[in-house]
Amino acid sequence: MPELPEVETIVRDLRPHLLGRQIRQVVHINPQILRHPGAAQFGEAVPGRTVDGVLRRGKFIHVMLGRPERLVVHLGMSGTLILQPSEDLARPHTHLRLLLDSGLELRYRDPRRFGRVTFGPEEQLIAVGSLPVLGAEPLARAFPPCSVEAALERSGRSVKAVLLDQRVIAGCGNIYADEACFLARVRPTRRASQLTKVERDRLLRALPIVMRDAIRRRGTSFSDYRDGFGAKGEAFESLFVYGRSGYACVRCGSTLRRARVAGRTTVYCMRCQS
DNA sequence: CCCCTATCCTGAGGGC
DNA sequence: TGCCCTCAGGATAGGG
Repeated sequence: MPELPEVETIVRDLRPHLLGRQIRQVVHINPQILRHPGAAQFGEAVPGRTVDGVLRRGKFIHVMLGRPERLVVHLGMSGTLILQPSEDLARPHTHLRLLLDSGLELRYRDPRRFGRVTFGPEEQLIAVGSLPVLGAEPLARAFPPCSVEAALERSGRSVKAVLLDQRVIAGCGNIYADEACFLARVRPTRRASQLTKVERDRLLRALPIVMRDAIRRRGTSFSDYRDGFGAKGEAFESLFVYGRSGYACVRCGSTLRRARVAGRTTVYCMRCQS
């Protein structure tokens, strides 16, 4: 599933091809994936707009379309946002097709339809609940801010649950939560408030490390994820624990265990992660 | 506040 | 070969 590193890879791929480009036509839009309030205006407001920014916030992709409106995409589980020549046949489950003046089409495809697209000024989207208020950015220079440390100190939830909470940390999903816990040698089932300061620091230092490493490898593709051009990422082979239940721990060799934590499949090493 | 579960949804993979 | 079943999970809503 696309998490921060995958979404960041897509944004970096798309940005140079979208900046300064004009959207000529909304070729196709599936209303089911378009969240209000942007749904009604979308088809009329978007053609003729020029892209003047492409950015990531958590797992959301913001395509700025002249102030104040923007197109915001969340890829959910199986979403892809890909640039293709307009003459290429669109694959099934393509829910949005935007024709650019470069002759390329920006295509949003999502077989499982867990993803969403919305359109409007950011404040308005937040006000109506189409965009959630997100927590700290793991790639920011100032990470981790006091707010994240405080959230961990305060919370009686599991470490895993706090890492997955987008209101605390934006962009962390199941893969990188497990990877960060492994690197920090913290068991994901631990109560967040019971971590020592040393463990907490190690965990919060580990998160940007595993994420930057995954970005370097252009993201983790184990099923649906593709970059901005439709290619797979290479990070899956380098993961410590995710998807490796039953295999040997890369650090100590003991068999990695699988458990259900905070409603998610969680893989960790019994020996390394105390 | 916190947890769990159901919901949305399709494709992959195992069993037979 | 092919069918059926299960499972995967990000976000959210609702119940305990």
